[in-house]
Amino acid sequence: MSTSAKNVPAATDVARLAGVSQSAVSRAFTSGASISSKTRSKVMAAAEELGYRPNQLARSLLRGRSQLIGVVLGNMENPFFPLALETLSKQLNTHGHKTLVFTNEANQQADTSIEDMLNYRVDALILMATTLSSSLAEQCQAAGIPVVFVNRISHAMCCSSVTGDNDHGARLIAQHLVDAGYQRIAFMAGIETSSTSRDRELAFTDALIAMGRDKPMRVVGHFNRVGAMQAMRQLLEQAQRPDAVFCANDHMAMAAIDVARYEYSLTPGTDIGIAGFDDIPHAHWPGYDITTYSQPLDALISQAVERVLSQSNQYDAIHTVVKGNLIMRSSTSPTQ
Amino acid sequence: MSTSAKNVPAATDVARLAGVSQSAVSRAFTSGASISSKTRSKVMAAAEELGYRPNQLARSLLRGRSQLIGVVLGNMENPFFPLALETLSKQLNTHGHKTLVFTNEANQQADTSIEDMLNYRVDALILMATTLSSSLAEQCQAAGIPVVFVNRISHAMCCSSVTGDNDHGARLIAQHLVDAGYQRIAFMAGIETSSTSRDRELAFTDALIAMGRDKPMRVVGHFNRVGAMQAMRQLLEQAQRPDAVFCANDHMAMAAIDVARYEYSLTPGTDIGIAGFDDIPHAHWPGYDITTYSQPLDALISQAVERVLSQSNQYDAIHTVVKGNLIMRSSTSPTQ
DNA sequence: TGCTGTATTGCATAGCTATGCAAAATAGTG
DNA sequence: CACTATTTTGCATAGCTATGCAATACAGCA
Repeated sequence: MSTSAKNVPAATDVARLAGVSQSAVSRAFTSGASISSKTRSKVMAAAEELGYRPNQLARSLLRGRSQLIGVVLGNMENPFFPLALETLSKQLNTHGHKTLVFTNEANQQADTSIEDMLNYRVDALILMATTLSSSLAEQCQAAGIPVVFVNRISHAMCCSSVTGDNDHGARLIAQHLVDAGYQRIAFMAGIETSSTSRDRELAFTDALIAMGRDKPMRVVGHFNRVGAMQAMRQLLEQAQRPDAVFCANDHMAMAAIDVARYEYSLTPGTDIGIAGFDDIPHAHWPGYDITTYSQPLDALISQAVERVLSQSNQYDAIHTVVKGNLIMRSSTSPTQ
Repeated sequence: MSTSAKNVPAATDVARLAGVSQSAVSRAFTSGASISSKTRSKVMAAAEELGYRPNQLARSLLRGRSQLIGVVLGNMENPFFPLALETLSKQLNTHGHKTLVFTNEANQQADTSIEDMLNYRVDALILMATTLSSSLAEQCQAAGIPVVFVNRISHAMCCSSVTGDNDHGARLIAQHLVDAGYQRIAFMAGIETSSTSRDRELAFTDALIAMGRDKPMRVVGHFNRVGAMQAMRQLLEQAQRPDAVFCANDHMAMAAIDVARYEYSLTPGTDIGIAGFDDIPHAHWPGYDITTYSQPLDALISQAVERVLSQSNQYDAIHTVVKGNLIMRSSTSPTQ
């Protein structure tokens, strides 16, 4: 009883039923093709009757464009990425593209997964929180497949990227923490090899030094919750405990706040200042209320989509920086 | 300079360079095909040199199997779904399948997005937090495409489903709340049309009544944070304020806790008991620590994957229920 | 060496649709 | 109505790979 149906009708079946040629069927489903409305409706009726739907695989094969966009994501634990995927998928959809998704181990090279995607002849690649070997990057370039990194800058120079304003944001945070009167300021890095974490750290450190402060104490949270909690404990066990921490993203800042509050009975803001980066929705949940620098998701994603879908200048590596805003909240108000 | 490269080599190019036929190239890339190791290595060398990779679109077209699985997700705001996607994508990958993803508006019919996916000849559909018109479900059945709902039961009877044990879980929660001594127990529904919410509500209500309680006060949180916050306020504004709430999932329970604690200065557990469902990682964050009934993600997903990839019995609608556990935490300890 | 049995190989075709080109049909004009 | 300009249609082919089948090469054995 479980015999495979295999009833999937093809264009020729529809053609036969409608009494037209296969070409007519094809044209009926191609907007802008040269076909009379009369035959189109004949075709549509027959198609409806048979349950025909054009085979996108054949179409893609012939056209050389699959309308598929490969997306590689890292850690789904950080809400930033699911939300990014959601808006990305929606935006691609309005442009008539589908999303072929692959979730990678955080910060792993995405090579093997990307090779698979290339086999499907994806029209472009959007990479978040992953790395790409330069050899594969060259292959993409050779094949004419645009690659754009989001929230990450590639080492392979041929790839474009769209990021938030890590430099400016980190400097504003530094300034803000100093203005607020914090004295011993620390930094919690994410994944050390990621440009995201490094850029924020460099700018943050630089700004502090420029204001006459010492180089901040430094700890590594690996962009995940467990790592950030450990890192925070490490900070709070210091003899000279810091009185403020800039975490390289909000997700780690949340973990830091939980450790400070529930393991060390410190009140965020007054006892210890904690800042993040991204402005994910959770950052203004009442239990966290994190000072942060925003990465506007819609803008970030639409830039990436634009870059990927615009045919021109595919081979120029364009690094787009989307500005955000410093958002001051109670996690860094010592006077309150 | 931005002329499209179009250098993508095909099997015939490799064949020419290697001095073999195109069939040989095909066989070299097909595991288990009849080919001598000598020619295979010749082919591989030539392929390497040209940067050839087999065109999965052509392969899929010919084989009638695309190795693509369509996945439709709802609200990415609830961490349950991103995590589910992550494990799903990984599991599919180990089985040699790719994930074609679509994020839908919560609880919308996924018809249009699914039609697009059908055009790509997905081998199967996995639907989370969406609905499917019965006509489209029939089409899928006719085309031999297995459809399985995860965390949701379809109205169209022909589709399989994998869910947590909503009935048992809700009953255990009811029992637990009564045992803990709560008196005025309320229920926060999710999306009213979803089977998930309804099943939990029915069992919960039934269990309470069986224990001689009144039918619980009822409020609707729509499975999202804003909705849940409003619903919680509504509850707490009652003259006869409830002293315990069972929220249809953890995501809403978190919102409920925030409202109780930060807007009404109530201590969860002692002043008001709050329970959830799912046991998402956040449920044991120290700021929440939610009593809940677990939905084991790995088990849930591997059941779904198995159902979808097993060729046999595609047309029997099998409803799999994965058991979880009641997990008691401080959000429902009135004595503490 | 000569035979048979097996492992490899190439040929030709199928799978489904889009599109250039020429033929046919239609519309437009006097 | 005759004739041209335009639209619509069908034919044939291309796009890339997998696979049945027949042909070839190879190995094994006496």
